[in-house]
Amino acid sequence: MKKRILISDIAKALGISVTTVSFILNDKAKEKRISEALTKRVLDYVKKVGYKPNELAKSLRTGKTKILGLIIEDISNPFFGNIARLIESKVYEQGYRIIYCSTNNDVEKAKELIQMFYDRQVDGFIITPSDGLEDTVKQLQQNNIPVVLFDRYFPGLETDYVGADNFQGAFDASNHLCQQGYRRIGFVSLYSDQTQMKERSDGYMKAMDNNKQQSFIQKIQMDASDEEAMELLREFICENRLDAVLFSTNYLAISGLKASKKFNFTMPAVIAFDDHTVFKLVEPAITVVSQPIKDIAENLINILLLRLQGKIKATRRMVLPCELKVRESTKVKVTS
Amino acid sequence: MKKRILISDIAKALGISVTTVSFILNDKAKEKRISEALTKRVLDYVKKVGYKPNELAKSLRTGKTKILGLIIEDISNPFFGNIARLIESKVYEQGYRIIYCSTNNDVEKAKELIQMFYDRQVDGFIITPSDGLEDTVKQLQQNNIPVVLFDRYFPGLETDYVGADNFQGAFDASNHLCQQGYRRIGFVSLYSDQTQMKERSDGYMKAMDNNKQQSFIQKIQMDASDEEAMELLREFICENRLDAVLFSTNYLAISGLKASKKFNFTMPAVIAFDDHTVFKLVEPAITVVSQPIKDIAENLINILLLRLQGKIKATRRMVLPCELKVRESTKVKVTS
DNA sequence: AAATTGCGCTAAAAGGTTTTATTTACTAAT
DNA sequence: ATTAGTAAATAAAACCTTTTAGCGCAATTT
Repeated sequence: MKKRILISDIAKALGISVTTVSFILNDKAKEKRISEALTKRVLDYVKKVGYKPNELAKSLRTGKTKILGLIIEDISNPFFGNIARLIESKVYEQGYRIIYCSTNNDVEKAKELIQMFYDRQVDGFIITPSDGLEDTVKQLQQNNIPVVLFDRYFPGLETDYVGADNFQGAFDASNHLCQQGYRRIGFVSLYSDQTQMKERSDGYMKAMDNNKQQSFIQKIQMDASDEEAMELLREFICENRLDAVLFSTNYLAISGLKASKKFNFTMPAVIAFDDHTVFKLVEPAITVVSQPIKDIAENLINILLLRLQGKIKATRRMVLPCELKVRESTKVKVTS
Repeated sequence: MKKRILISDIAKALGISVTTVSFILNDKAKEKRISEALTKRVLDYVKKVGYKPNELAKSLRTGKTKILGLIIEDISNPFFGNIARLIESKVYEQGYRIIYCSTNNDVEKAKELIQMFYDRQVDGFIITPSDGLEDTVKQLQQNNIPVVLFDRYFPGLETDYVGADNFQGAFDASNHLCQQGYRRIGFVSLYSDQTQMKERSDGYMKAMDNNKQQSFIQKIQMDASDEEAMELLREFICENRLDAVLFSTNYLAISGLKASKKFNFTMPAVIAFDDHTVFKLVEPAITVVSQPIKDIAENLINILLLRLQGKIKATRRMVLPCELKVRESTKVKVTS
């Protein structure tokens, strides 16, 4: 267990002051008019002995930790998992690290986590806010901590935000179903005030209206068990004799598939929001509204990094287009 | 943006020394013989003003960050994602945070990440080591940093480890296939020296030997694209006219399913290592060797926490039993 | 009476950086 | 000969804790 080498060790070894070494290591040699000769000497020596500054001390002094907090709904959901992975590798290149936690849509947990991260002085946040988190986010902003929301936002709060065009996505999907000739088209959503759900719901309704179709809407409790969800879905689909269903999330669609398997009813045409491996492999493969995951991740961190550098002042709301990936589940045209 | 309150503010407000406050806050009031009256006064005041110590300063002084590094193969794989989620919530209760990164089985990236985390002075590591990471792990140990490996280990290195009984799992699965009457049973694995792969392979071979069956083994490059894997698998399954296949990972099995769909051949009986939502929904549902995810997560952090507290000295290797979850894919008995 | 012990608390050092304010030694200008 | 200016480097403060070593006093022991 060899002792860590310190900046003072370097100064001593080279017979110069700690300040000088610090300036050089922080690329302020020019600005502080350190001679090139000395600069080189220091740099060479530092490389030779493999000195790495103590990040804690650095953070304590500068107030910056170079750590970003990622608060997401559920890391084990591939949609969020993929975004997390992309974000992680992007910020990594910029010298930032992320520290993350899942909220599972529990406000209290989310609040606690944010407080925790704040106490640990993360430099900024990326958050998928659960219902009721508005005040907490506002507080962060008041404390000048950069926050970028994603997947959903608070209509009454000026925040940076990146998300998909949920309305358009749901609208296109619903329209597609109408065009394929389906007539009894259901929509499955959650009891939640989150904006993405509202937008998807609005998109569906608008399409139904435009096509002069009746709407069938079933909402599920966010904390419902898989069993409860399955039972509700069976009833919703069978009792209403639906010939198509738009699910507002991938896991709701998966519950639907499980239900059809368990209760042994044939699934009508299905479209799901957010892709998932399951949907490509199931028979028939399921049409999805796919969010531009890569774009979302990139924009999230671009905005956050600009904020951190103080390069933007106005809030940015980015809405990125979804793509309808048509697969077998909606290809069969129903002739009425 | 109100100023953060410091321990010195508290001391000043109460007219006592910083030291006293610190002792009280760190539960050393008894030990340091601070009077109960004063202790209570301080505690009350601290609660009233909502003081939270600066974790950075604390860490700088104590050398402990209360942060654990989690180095996993791929956060977007549900197997790892689930373990990560469980670990995260477990350590959270103990006042630890985790900071994680995916390696995607890239040794260089893994080394870099570990170095990075080490520089940031994480208190300990949980690592799924990629091939070639042995020396790095050894160095951590030499620097007295607790490390617990999982999913795989290095035979030549004494380390704490938690993993599943891969041999038994593969053996049981293979035996099951034999008992169901299958005669041309293939095994799909990776070109990798990782122990879990070796053990699964050994389990399969042993079962084939015991049942006097021929072995068919196909390995895939770890960095192979989905397309390459699918092509190889088609060939392997079709050319050898296999009537059953044991896949050594969930994503290999998924590639197999994709291949059968793309190239339109009927999949033989299938068993996959590690469960996945896909396997429950596909037709027929796929039998899996399921690892005890919860047990694994719990043991990982138990061991790590004990290490951190210096409560154990001998290395621990925990091998937990797998469970064969029989589903439709292997239920049909083939009469030869 | 002198020495020791126990009590309740604290001053100051330590942890390792960055940054502000200053010094020193020159050269150029008045 | 004095002043002004500049280049190159530095001492010391600051960031906020924890922890070591010790102080002053009263009670107890020798």
